[in-house]
Amino acid sequence: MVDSRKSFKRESPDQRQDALIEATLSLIASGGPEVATVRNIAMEAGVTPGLIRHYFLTKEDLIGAAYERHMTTMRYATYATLERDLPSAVARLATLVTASVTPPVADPRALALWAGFIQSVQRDTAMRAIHEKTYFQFRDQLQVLIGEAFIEVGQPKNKADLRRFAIACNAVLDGLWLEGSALPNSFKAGELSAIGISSVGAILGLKLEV
Amino acid sequence: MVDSRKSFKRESPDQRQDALIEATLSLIASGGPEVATVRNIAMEAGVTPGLIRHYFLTKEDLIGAAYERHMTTMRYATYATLERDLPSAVARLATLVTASVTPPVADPRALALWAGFIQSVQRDTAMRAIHEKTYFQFRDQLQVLIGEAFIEVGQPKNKADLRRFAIACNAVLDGLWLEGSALPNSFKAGELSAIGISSVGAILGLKLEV
DNA sequence: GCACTTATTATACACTTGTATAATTTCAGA
DNA sequence: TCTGAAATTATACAAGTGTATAATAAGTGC
Repeated sequence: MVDSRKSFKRESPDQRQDALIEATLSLIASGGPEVATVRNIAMEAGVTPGLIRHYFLTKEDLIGAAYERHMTTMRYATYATLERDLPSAVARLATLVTASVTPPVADPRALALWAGFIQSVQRDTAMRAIHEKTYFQFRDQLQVLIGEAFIEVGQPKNKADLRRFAIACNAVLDGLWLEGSALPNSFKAGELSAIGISSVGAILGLKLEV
Repeated sequence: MVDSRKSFKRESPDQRQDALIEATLSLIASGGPEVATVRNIAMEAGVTPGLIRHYFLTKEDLIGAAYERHMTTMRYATYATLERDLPSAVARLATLVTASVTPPVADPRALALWAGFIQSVQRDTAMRAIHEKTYFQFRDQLQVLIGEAFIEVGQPKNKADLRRFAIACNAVLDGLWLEGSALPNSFKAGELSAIGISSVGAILGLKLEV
């Protein structure tokens, strides 16, 4: 038999790392963490298993990198809707609420990914650090937005109040995101969005509806 | 060597099944799903691995049974605080909020368990059915309580309104539960409880604070 | 006290896991 | 065109996985 090695193309470290991370996310999303084996990830990325250890010291490292990537992507997707400058902070807040509870942010795949990762947050220190970092990034961004909205309507708040508001509104968004992602067919179109807007509005004492 | 078999005591099927489920939950809570192997579960339950297949057709079946048990326990733990009859529905609502965001309901172990299971909800039909069932049970109970509170203050609401309120309040509780469970050290004592009560109060337009 | 059911243990198996190491191939620079 | 570094493949390994099957012990009813 002709023993022919697999022919391959040298890629830049960045591209390869990227491909491995994407392959990991794809597998966890569709089959859960237990499907994301070293061999499956390599196959998904069109590469042989050994290469993973060349780019990541351990499999855990790859998983961590994938987690951070996912959370960053989520945050981006949520706040991307604010890019096009909206007339007011209040309007931006409403847009943010809608973005949080509708696709692509609220999505079974995103939830599956998130759940796949969150379970390792408890025991893995590195994963917990990533979790804290991304969670606070998100909440702080929300807090800034809330602060701007209050200033806009001439009711500036102190930092302690803003913290409480941000925690509360973040909880609403998290909860609705969760429910919309887990049971996407149990809510009418726009229902979660409307509930989110009126709830956040009630909590802040602001009128968010147009 | 004396080849001595392990001596054992015959237990009733119910007790054994129960022990296996509890062992499974205990392992998943402390070490995540990947630690809940057939052999570890058996050891935790003080039994040999083969016995698992005698009570559960497959390991997946055991996991599913454990999930249902966990969710039921959570719901019980949440509503147990309402047993001792409180003066008013409004007071019961406030108690429920506090119970949802404090131990033992809000707890890293509970979150780890929940996350471990939620990921299988996407692809496993049986798991999704269990999830939907427990979710709606919880939300319906909340909806009843909210309805009673409105009647109490002389502002009865129709069913559509109550549905929206229940979804919103449930989201607040879910979100705060999530955050309190994932990052238990990031909030001051009673902080989440206070935020939950004022948020739910704001959403419903009711004063829940004593 | 004996037979019978079945709960329980013991053993075996085929397969998958993550990782370590050595052999190769690619590609850039001289 | 040749050389050297490193990207990539190939192979090996020890440990762990779920499951199937046979042997044994425990308790129940007679």
